[in-house]
Amino acid sequence: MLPLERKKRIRSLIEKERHIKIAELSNRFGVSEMTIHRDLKPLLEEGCIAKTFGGVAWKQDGQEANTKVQGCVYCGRGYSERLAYRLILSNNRMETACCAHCGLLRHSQIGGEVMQAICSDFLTHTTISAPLSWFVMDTSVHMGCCHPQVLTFEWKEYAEKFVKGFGGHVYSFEVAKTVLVQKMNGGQNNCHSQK
Amino acid sequence: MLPLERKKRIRSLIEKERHIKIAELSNRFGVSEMTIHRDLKPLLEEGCIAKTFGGVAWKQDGQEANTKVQGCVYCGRGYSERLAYRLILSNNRMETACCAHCGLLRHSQIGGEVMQAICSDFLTHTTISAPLSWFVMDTSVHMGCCHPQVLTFEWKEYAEKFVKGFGGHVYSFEVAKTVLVQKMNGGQNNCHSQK
DNA sequence: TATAGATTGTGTTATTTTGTTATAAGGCGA
DNA sequence: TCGCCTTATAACAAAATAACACAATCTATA
Repeated sequence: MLPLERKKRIRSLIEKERHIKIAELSNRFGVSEMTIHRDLKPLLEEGCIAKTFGGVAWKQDGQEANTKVQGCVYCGRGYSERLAYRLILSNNRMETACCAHCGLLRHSQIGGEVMQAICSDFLTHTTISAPLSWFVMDTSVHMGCCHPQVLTFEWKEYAEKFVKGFGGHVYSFEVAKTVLVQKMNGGQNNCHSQK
Repeated sequence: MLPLERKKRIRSLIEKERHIKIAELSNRFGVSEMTIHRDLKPLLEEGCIAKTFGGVAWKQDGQEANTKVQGCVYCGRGYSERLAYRLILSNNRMETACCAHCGLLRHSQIGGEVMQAICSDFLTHTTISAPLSWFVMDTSVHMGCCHPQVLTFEWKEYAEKFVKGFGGHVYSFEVAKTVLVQKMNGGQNNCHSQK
């Protein structure tokens, strides 16, 4: 078996069994324990498993998120839960973008791999499905994340009411993606807090 | 079984059974009592269990005390950081209200003792001084906290823009307190999610 | 074929875990 | 309160495991 294949299988085995001994992995794959330790090293650094004495344990996503606050998958910036845009991919991995701006761009980039996309209603913070959300751009409220700014709303009616007060335009998911890409190509290539 | 896995199981076992003998745990997991004692040590320090002579007992309140999110000082309900209204008193104690509704009422109640009052801008979540904030009531957006609902804004301009879209009225701090008390006395005495 | 790089196994040392023994302390009946 | 039994704690030794260094093996490429 190729090393890479072994590593993949080890990963899925841990994910499935939750806890497993190094010795058992060594037996199962017919390699020395030292090799198993070496195979586990990248997984450990990635943060999806934890070593215990004598074995490994799968780290739940919740824990992972707690211990490791990674940056936005698109711009690398830190993010808050409030504006975050999450992409659940076909390989069961999750990517987090700092805001809908980066989320929509990333979504456009890797569209085929995305199984689910979720974001948060700007007013109520309810979790919503991105493709069903409404997106507001060019508004006068600035959250200081990325530019051009994109705010997300659960209901079209509320997005429109928001625009009535604070200006801007309301877009559906597909249109928002197109418009955003156009805006980004229209000379404003920088992401963060640019006017 | 891996040590970590055993520790987890011991924890959930105690939580489930409420109290259990050390000897039984020793039997159940096939390790010496000394090992069980060692496994219990971190749980003990964490405060979620209590040792009795010969056994352990689950401490309900102990754990709650550690992780405890206290309720609103006025209505007792749990609160989110987003809507919370905090009162710093002259004796250096801090009180937290679940939202501006309860915060303003509490503020009116113990006015003299309050040194500082802080809340959060509804749009940006910036922390702001309550007496300098602008308060929106009777709007069509409902956050599901207390009724009559009060939203807080850093800038009057933004509060007005919000009202333009979502309806309602903008009040300064002093006026908001008065209006709220009037509304509460006008027959709508209940606090939570009442229409 | 020769060579560089990657992968793997082995032996050694350091660390962690566990059980045993000895000692201290708590519970309980007389 | 005293004495007896049970349980808790501490110290030590043994076993299991991790980490490291180095050598051997394998793979790809010129």
